[in-house]
Amino acid sequence: MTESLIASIQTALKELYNLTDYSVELTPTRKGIEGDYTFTVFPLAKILKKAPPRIAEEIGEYVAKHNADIKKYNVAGGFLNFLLNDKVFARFVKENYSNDQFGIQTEQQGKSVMVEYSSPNTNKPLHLGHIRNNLLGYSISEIIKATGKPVIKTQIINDRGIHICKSMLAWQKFGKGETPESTGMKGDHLVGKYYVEFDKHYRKQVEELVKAGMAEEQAKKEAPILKEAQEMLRKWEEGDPQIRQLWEKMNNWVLEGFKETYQELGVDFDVEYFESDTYLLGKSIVEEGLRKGIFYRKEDGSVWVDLSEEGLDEKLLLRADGTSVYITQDLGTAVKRFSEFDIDTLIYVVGNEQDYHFKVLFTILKKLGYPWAEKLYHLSYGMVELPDGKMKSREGTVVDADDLLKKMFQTAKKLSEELGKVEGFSPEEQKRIYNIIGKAALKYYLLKVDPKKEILFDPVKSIDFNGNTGPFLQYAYVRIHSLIKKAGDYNFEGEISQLDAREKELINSISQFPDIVYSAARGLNPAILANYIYALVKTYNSFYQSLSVLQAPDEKTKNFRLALSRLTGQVIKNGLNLLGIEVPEKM
RNA sequence: GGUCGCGUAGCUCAGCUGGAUAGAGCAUCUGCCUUCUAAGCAGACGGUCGCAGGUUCGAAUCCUGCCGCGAUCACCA
Repeated sequence: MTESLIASIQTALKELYNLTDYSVELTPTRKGIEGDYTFTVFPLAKILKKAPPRIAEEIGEYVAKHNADIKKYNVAGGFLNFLLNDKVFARFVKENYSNDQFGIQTEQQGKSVMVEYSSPNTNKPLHLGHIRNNLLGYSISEIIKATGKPVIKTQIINDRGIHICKSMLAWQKFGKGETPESTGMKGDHLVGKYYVEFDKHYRKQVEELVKAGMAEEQAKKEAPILKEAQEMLRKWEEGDPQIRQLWEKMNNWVLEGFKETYQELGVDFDVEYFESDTYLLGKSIVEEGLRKGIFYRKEDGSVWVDLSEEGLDEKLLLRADGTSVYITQDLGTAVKRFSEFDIDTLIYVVGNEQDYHFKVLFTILKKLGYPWAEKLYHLSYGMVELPDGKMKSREGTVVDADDLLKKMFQTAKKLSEELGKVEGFSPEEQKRIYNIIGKAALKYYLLKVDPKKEILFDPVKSIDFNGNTGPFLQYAYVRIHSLIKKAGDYNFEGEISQLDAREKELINSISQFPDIVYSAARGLNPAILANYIYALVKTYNSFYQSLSVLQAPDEKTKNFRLALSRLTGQVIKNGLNLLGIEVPEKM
């Protein structure tokens, strides 16, 4: 909506001062001052060596004279405030209100952006931390798509390693042949149960060894059950058929469980990688680095890279026995992805505990000379913590993803019933609505916070449904939907007698939506979008409360308000969809 | 100890690449449903933007130092 104003100011700068390359930025005019947009001229004072009010006056006069959109202007110090003609607002509404895709690029072109998220271990069910990861990953993917770039969503499933063997071993020893079918448990939960079981036995054994006089340090290494797990891992790597079979069976249980949870969460993936397929991949990269002299071999045969010039440490890349470590695998996977897909950038959605790891990874890839190494990003997010500290799956202090989703559904149900919102709806309809609302509460709760920040989650207090929440936003949409339905046919031709300040404020807010999507994408930050939608809804509610739509003073105003409402609803819906949040038609 | 991140109202958080008088929600209190869905609206209360300097016409925002909290510095992933 501001393009024409910006262009006029630019022309003014050129005509009046012969200034060409000045980037003009507008801010919304401060409340209580007459105007819609403000141009700040302080920076020009230095360039032009003139007093700010003088400059503001000159530009204001020029723009007002040449741009028919400007109703008036005023100068306050170095601030030049423009008041737009009402018809500019009306025109904006007219041009956009019937566009269902307002603010969204529906067609993608160019090279893809790959987003890696979730990447769970297959030894326990998903928890609240994974939910944050999943929502961030899914949401940022959708946001990037909305800016017109194709996105490939991916995950790497950590399906091998000692932690996997632990649950396998415990199941083998204590499981008595239990299966998801025989117990009615979700596969990931069943396997998780044995992961915890392993730890119980392990700790008991350590304790016993310590009692028998062994140093704790040593006991932790010598516990028989751990030795057994290590032996199992060795056999796995050898390809022992029995172990492999058990591994496949249990992994499939877990993966089935994950599938359900992902579906519940509404997230998906285009390509999946398994660590068991990729864990050896990095070795040739390491060879290459050795040849180029970027890496070096120690006497024991292990391979290292020295990153002290980059302000980092020395880092091991390959063990003395030739086996690969975590980062080896990541090196290989990155190279593989760039060779398999025509991707421009790769974004890793991983917790901030791995900040250092990714810094090292990116630095190594740059040193190796991969041109795309400059285009790797780590969307680092803070941990979800409980009032008494971190979640520990082994200690049973995790907030389980499936449990939490069920709980959200129950809360939505309870509240809806209390408020009498769902009377007369069919049971299926009711269920659908509880589902949509409960998930919105959870998703918005996690996404409205800046990803960098830690989230404190108190399981005792339930997630709110009032105030700055997902259901609040949905509610605004539902009321709009209901209005439109009641109104029936209407048509807005762009004519309107006079606008209320609240209407103008609303239109201003709506017009920012496309830019907001871009800045959320640029900043890899869905919270920008979430907070924007909230602000928009606040503005709309205020409008809705004080100005009647269906009882508007005249037909033109009514049609205008309907169009404006519809456009607002569209922004709410499109915006929430980018956060992975659905909107119901009624609630 | 080194590195990175965070510190804004009692609590949970906004405040975009510096702009005019720092904003929401929750909690507490006051009003508003015979008019479009009250999961709402209007208002009151609540702040030394961790502290100290610096840059600037202008700093919550940028820079430096300090304090506090967290993460990380594994032949774990």
